[in-house]
Amino acid sequence: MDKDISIAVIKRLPRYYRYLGDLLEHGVTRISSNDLARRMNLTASQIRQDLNKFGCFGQQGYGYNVELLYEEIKSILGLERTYNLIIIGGGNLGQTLANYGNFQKRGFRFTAIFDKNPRLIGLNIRGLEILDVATLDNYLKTNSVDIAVLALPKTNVAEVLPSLIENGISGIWNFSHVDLKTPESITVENVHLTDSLLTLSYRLSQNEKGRKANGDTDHS
Amino acid sequence: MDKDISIAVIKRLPRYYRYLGDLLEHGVTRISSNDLARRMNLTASQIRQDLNKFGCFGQQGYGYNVELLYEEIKSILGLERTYNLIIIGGGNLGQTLANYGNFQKRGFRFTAIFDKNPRLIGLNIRGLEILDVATLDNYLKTNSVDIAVLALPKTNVAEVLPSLIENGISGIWNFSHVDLKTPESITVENVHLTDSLLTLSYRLSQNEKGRKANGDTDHS
DNA sequence: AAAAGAATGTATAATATTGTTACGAATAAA
DNA sequence: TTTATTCGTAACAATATTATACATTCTTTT
Repeated sequence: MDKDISIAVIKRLPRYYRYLGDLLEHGVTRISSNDLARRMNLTASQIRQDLNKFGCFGQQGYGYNVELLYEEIKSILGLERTYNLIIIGGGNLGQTLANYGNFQKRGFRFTAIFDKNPRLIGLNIRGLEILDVATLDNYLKTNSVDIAVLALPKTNVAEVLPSLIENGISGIWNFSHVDLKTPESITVENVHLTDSLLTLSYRLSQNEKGRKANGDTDHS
Repeated sequence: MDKDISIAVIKRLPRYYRYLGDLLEHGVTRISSNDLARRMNLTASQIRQDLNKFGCFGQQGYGYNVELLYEEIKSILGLERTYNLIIIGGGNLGQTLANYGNFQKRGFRFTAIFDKNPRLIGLNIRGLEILDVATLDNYLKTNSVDIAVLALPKTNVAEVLPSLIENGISGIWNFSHVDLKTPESITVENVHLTDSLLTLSYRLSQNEKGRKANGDTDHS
């Protein structure tokens, strides 16, 4: 049984994966936790602890074999299989995601796009025709879909969510600005762009305040 | 001097803001921490503690005035001013962001888009002409820009980052799949879509494993 | 083949964060 | 005026995260 891994560790995994991929591309074959820590701006011990949660991938006196570690993390991340994704919402965002090659490269295959806007239905995006969302339920019943990407206005989410739940979708990549109520069996990953932007503006205004305070008063 | 607020609290702020906005739209004028907690799936005491970090916005025996609290959080998030943003990278993602009305509505004004691709330069996106990135430096020197949105391939980031730093940009909303090296004075907010998707696939494959384990062996 | 050096794995300690409980004080409502 | 409500806040408990330290194991060198 896997000990439960904390979210913080999980969130670092893609970053490890990215750095190892870069190293691999540059022909680096081995790396120590120390060296990697310096590059990633982490501590060596944290890296060792993180990786050790999943297994003993290194070797004392040697370090980590870059390719091996890369493959291990790939496996941990569940990237040794492919996933079928559908995009719900054929607007700008949905089209952008469908067009983005990097996802496909890693095994995430977009198999359909849905919208309810007659002006979008029929449009061809990277070889994918935008389908009428009215056919979504039927599509789910007759095709194997792993992940649904919600790229539609929040007001329309309620129209499609029941169908996704009933048809046993595994994961939802949610770009809509709502909190989804889903059964536990469904894994939801939220990307709330607005929240991200507000976080940025919060931090900006904090900096602003800090600078002002420093300018106004002289704490010496 | 502000006590330093933990990231977890900050990340919850936009969510409070969203819920309060919804309440406001529905004509709710007052709300208790208890009620809000039920809606947001938090505990009442956590809400009270979170909000109390920024001030005493509630009233004993009454609860919180929705509009007042909404305005307070708006102010905390730094949304009482407007921000000028430029988008660097006029591809799909850049165009999508420029087209997304919700940002503008909250005071984030896109003032320019840059790209180096001659086929994109000159294109008109929502009234914004895509400009040659060669003119970026000059643009920064002659216009007031608060936030740069990086929506370009990671291999091209190095070409524009120095100019942004030199010209004293305040914030970067980074959609490029790299870790930026910037001076402390610049606030960086990362949106790594690939990382988000990999996190999802990790969790999916964990579920998968769990289900298999439950099916294969009978721990009774 | 042995000794020295390097670097992991992991236990333990320290810190930070998050959540809970509790209750006085202020307010609203009856 | 009395009772019920609900916040603000302190104190505590539980988690989670990060840092420290070192024995162990492997590599490298001589």
